[in-house]
Amino acid sequence: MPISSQPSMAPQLTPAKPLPLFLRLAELLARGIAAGHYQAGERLAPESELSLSLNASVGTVRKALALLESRGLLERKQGSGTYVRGREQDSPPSQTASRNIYEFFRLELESGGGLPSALLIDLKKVRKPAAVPTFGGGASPFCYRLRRLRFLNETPVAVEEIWFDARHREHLRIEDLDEALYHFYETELGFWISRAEDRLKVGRVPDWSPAQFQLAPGQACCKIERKAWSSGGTLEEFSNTWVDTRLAHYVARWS
Amino acid sequence: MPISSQPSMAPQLTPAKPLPLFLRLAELLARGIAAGHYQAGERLAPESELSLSLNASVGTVRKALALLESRGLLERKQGSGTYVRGREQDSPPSQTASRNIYEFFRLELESGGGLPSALLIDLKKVRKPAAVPTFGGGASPFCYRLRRLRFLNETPVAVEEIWFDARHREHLRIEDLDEALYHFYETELGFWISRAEDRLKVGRVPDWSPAQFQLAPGQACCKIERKAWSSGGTLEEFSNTWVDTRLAHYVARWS
DNA sequence: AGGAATTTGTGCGTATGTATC
DNA sequence: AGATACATACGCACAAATTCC
Repeated sequence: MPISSQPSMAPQLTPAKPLPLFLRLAELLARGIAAGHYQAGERLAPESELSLSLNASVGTVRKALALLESRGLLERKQGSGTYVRGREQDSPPSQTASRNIYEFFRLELESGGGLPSALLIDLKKVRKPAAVPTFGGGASPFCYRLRRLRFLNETPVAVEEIWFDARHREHLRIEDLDEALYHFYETELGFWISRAEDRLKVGRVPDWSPAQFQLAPGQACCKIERKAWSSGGTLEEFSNTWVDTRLAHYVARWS
Repeated sequence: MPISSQPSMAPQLTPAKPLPLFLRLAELLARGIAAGHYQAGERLAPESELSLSLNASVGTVRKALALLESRGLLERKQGSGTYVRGREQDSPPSQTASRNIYEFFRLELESGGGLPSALLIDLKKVRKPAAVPTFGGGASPFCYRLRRLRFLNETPVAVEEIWFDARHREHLRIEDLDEALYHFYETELGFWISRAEDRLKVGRVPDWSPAQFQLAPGQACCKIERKAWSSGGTLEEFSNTWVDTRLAHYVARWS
């Protein structure tokens, strides 16, 4: 650390040693694939175009593409192109033995774990909001909007708002619903959630939040936006969850 | 099948289409190793000599050698040479082949994806804070504290503070660090992160946050607390990340 | 059917960076 | 410090497979 003769000032930002170009390119493409910028089976731009758009030589682009092919992310066919490989391991129906009911419920108490449960605030059949992306294959113009208060071991930790397609049921009453919603989808509506994507933001507690929820409406809190797909690959559910992070946290474990 | 004008005669012997040169070279070397022409640990001739003796370009020789290295037959060390590997196969995850460098970096731009990079704000060797759980097996009472500004495609999206055990290095300078920290752990410190756990809360931007970070100190934002373990199961790293959720989000995908 | 255009595969040569000895 | 050897990167030429007209 150089000793500056100048008066102490804002910390100097030093660039770290960058990764090799071909690795950065591979990383960029891999993250684009994970983010869904490319559909499964879609063809990438040819090497020559990628070379121009990514500002690297064809050879370097080739090295990045070859790396991703060796990882199984891409498939390269001579004379044809480079294609994005789908996730071809879509598991068969979830036996209750094989998978946890609340496997996709990512909230935990500070102490870890906790048993999820829910109280129903509101159930309403509504026209699909335009803001939400294409839903359930677009079969029905309607969807159900569900509002719930969620608990972990009797303590209210979140409120949530869920939309799911109405094509599976013409009518739906509160009594029909199961506390474990994904289990309800599977046993009553005939599809099951096999994939979900959560985006976490800072949001504000909605005004319909009940008094039981310790965080007052308008308060800043952690907001989870979720999209959930059935095994067929169609988007089945969209939801927002507002979490009281004094009591529980979103937990993600990676390996 | 061309019709010959000559009288029918013995079937014409046509040379089969040869394999690509780099494959034939790999085969040649692999068979040489199997036949015991080379001892385990022995150094091969340098690329330039192989290029001459095998009558192929350096690039082609390189491709063959890289193939054999990926198969575990050879080990290539920059500045040293290419060595024949024995039967014992204690290979680290072979950074480039196995997984994404930034596999555990869960931030994405609103549009999805983006290439991660980092600027270094500060690096300091400190006593382990009591608040942090047992660290690196408790071998050293010290750890390094690293502060960085993180980017996705040139836009600053987060600041982070990272602690990792000092037992791997007595001294550490800024220049030693790699931009991809987990990659640095693997290549320089001799362990690799195989598991991580993130807890998401609402926090406030720390006061040491540089001006480049668009969110002012004290502002409410999404805070990520991470613990990361090495393959041996020891906690190696603890970090906090404060995200400007107007620009990027924590994204988790489940299946 | 055939031929042109496109796209990846193979191979060559070179220059420069970086680690090792 | 200098030489050696592998790593990265660029650019080009041609071959082979595919696609399209």
